[in-house]
Amino acid sequence: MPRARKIPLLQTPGSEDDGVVPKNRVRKRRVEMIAKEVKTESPQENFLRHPEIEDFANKSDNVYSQSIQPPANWERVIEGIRSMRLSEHAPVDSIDPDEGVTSLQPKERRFAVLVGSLLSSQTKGHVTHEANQRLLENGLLSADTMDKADEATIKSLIYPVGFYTRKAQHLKQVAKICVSKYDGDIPSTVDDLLLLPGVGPKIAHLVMIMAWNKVEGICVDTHVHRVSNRLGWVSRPGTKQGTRSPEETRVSLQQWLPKEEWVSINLLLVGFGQTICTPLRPRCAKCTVSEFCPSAFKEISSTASTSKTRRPKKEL
DNA sequence: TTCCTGGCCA
DNA sequence: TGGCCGGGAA
Repeated sequence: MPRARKIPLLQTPGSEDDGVVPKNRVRKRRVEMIAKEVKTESPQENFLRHPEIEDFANKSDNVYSQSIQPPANWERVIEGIRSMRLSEHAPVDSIDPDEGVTSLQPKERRFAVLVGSLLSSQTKGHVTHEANQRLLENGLLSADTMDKADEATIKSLIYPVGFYTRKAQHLKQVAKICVSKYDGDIPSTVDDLLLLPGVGPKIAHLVMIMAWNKVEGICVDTHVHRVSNRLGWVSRPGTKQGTRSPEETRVSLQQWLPKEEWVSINLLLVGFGQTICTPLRPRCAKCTVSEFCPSAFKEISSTASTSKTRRPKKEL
């Protein structure tokens, strides 16, 4: 399906956005402003539907952290991956998390985004989506109704998403907190989101982008983590070793990757990781940027030699 | 067997 | 830091 619209991501006023926490007052006003905007059309909808297209309308606002020298050729690599992404469809591209949700009021829509993100961990996109639709059909996609709902009901509705038992508990707890502390809305900062049960760094940053249209950090999932390490883009502080956790990867990436790429890098690498730079047997022969990849052709376990899959060493 | 757009707990 | 939650797909 053709995708051509430009993405009007909300611009960041001034230069408050250099990684430092903005003043509360500024943030609050931004939130109110965004809340009004999403009623008609939410920018992150477009971001999700058009990952390959320029994310930030106002480039002059972009801040380059540059506390660390960027890896050589990173721009050519991103360009190459972008081309590969356009020519090959990835599962992540068919996910439309806003389907059926856009009709909701902003507050409910944000809560729905949070729920969807919570459900998504270790779960295929379409499974997450279907679970979310069932919650919607049963009127549970609001903090108020979710809070009142029976935990067993929630559990049965979200099955078979990964870890559905725990997620059902988390959803109830999250709903209660949203009702009691946020008037049915969701927290509007990463720090506050992290206080919610079941919400870790990956989900917190994803929700900030999708629900609040605010970029406080890169959303690093297992794909971004793996691909970044294979490319040699990230390392443990003061060493040349790869990072050991997505959170380390996030911090390392943010030290050199220009902010204008912080949003798009996720879908770019997720789709790339799903189709070409796969966890098991990456298709290096199909990859057009393998010449820039220190790990290229080093993880190809000889096809069907024995049943023992030799754990590929990280060559970093 | 391993992984799926992770996070919690000991 | 590692075990655990979890059904389903490749």
